[in-house]
Amino acid sequence: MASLKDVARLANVDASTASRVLRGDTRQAVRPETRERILRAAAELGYRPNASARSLRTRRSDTIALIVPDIDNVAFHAVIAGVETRAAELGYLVFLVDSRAIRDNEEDVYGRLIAEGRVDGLLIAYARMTDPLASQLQRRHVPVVFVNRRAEQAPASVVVDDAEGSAQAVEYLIGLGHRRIGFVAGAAGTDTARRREEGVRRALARHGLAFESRWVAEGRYTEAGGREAMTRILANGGERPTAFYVANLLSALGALAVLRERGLRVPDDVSVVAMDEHVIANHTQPPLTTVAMPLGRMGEESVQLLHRIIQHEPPDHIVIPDPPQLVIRASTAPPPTA
Amino acid sequence: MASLKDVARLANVDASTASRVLRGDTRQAVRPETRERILRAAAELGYRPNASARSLRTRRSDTIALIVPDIDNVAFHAVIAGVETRAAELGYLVFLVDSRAIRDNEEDVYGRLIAEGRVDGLLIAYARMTDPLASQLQRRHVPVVFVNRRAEQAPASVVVDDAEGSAQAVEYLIGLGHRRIGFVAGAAGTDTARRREEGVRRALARHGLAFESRWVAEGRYTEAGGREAMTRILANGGERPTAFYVANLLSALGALAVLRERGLRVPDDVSVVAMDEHVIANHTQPPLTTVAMPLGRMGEESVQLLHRIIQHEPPDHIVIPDPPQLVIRASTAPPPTA
DNA sequence: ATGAAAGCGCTAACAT
DNA sequence: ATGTTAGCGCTTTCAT
Repeated sequence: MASLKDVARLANVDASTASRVLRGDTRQAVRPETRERILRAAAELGYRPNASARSLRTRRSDTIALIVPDIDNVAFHAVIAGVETRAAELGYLVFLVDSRAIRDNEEDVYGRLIAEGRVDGLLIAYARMTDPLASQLQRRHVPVVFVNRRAEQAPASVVVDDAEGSAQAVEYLIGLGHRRIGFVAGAAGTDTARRREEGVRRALARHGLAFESRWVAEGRYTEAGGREAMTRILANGGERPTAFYVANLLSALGALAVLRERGLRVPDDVSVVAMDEHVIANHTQPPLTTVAMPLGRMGEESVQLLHRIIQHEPPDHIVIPDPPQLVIRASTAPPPTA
Repeated sequence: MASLKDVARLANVDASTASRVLRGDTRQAVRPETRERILRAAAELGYRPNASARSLRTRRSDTIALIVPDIDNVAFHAVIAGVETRAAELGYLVFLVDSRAIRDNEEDVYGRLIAEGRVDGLLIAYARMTDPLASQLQRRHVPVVFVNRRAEQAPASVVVDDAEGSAQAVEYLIGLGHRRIGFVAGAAGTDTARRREEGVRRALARHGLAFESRWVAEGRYTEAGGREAMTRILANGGERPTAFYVANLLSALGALAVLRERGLRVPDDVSVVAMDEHVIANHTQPPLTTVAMPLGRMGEESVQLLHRIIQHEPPDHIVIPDPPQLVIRASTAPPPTA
């Protein structure tokens, strides 16, 4: 594997000159002919700068890490794609870290990535990162952007308008004529869950409807959680909701399954709308009405912001302005005319 | 950020001594008391060795890359999880590279990973990697393991028994009484598609049934491909199959949708079984019978093998012995009694 | 049992 | 316009 020295020797120049040319450093002029010789030599030898050597010297790795809660959560695929795209444009490589892999040794993984100097910054889309860790990162002045999460201690974040998306979903149900609306919420204690609930409350309030706690249960953003939440709500006595907003696609799968098992027909007896759009919503029983959030864009902007922070520009809190899109399928209809 | 020098100074020893102790080098003895001092100093300073410096010196990065075709393909989630698990055990960090991100500049990504010395080896689960690239890797003696793919030029590979899994699926259909069995195949030219087709042929032959090409179409491992394949097969005249084996879960979603649109009831009119198990199979319309392959195990063994190759042990070709498991749901039944 | 010294490949300040 | 030099932080051989 050719080194800079090899290139310099072949081009009959000093290594420092070769370095300048190959990096495209324009602050010092180089004779065009010399330039040519160096470029030719590098091409001939298939030269690539050694990342460790460069990184040791410059203290930059041109690498960032993206910490996601769980690759199984299909909602993150769009985020991942957006991150990869913009990262490639900006010249970063991306470590994709599934937080399942680090549950039991968070410290260790962050240690390896940050303290060992492997990455220039962190994109954290992991809602449950422990607070001690968060503040530790801050103390070390590690460039960090929280993705899809506003945190008090976080210096920088990029989120979509979860409240607005949720409000739209509920407004749609109300528009269909529903008055008793159930809510399968997100994972307690997470920021997205809070904001989605806020949207639900806002939409209900706008139409003079109450937020009934017996029609609300936590779905934890998982399929099993969705099952449990729906089971719990149906077990509560009194009138049952004629429609549900489920704060996450995976949970909606579980919720639909429970409705089916109970013999409740969707959408004839009960309507369901879920947050997060994905192909599989076309194939559920019945096909599921969803809210599509601008997640790809969120991923892109996250990288962009992290890049700026790495360059010592000031941090920021960004809300992606693109409006949520309701994707109407077969799981929603007017309430049964009792 | 504390360096080795800082630790050495605090412990009153030379950096080389500190290095030996902290790496756990046993070839040279160290007085227990000295050892203690060094360990204490390192802990106090929160010392972590700089990865670039170490890597520059040792020419190892303790990092590997996993190239997957497409994160959207849920079948890969289990592979990814297996890889992450074993990699963590062996002390590797993992670059997860989605091949969509590199479609247009394959060379560049591999260049950055390999030629710049960022990774010690490659796990390639990307069926369509171009051959020039494959042989280039070989020429450079890059440690490579092909995952879920046997390739002629590949020096090492780990696969599951795709033929056996496919044969089991078809045997199951035959056992239910089906005689006309359609096949939505994988992506042409990929090794898995070849092996899955082989399994289909084997099972059919075993029962004296013919492999009818008018009942076969390529599903390309995508949802859209599944739709097209099913559409094409149904368009062919003559008797239509009473059951289908679909070589991939995503394609099965598309295939099911087409059947539904044509008014064909599953499983009453047509049975469907798909390769690849995933939660969403519980939620399709109807819930889908699948074949679960030992994909997590395949991921684990791939890392293990790559690790051995990095250590200069001989390469190998491994077939994961765990038998495929049929997961029977509601999409399969005996053929209609015409 | 410990230390001295060299060097991995690169960049950047400085000298010519 | 180009070269000299020093050093990033670590490992490893050799010397004591």
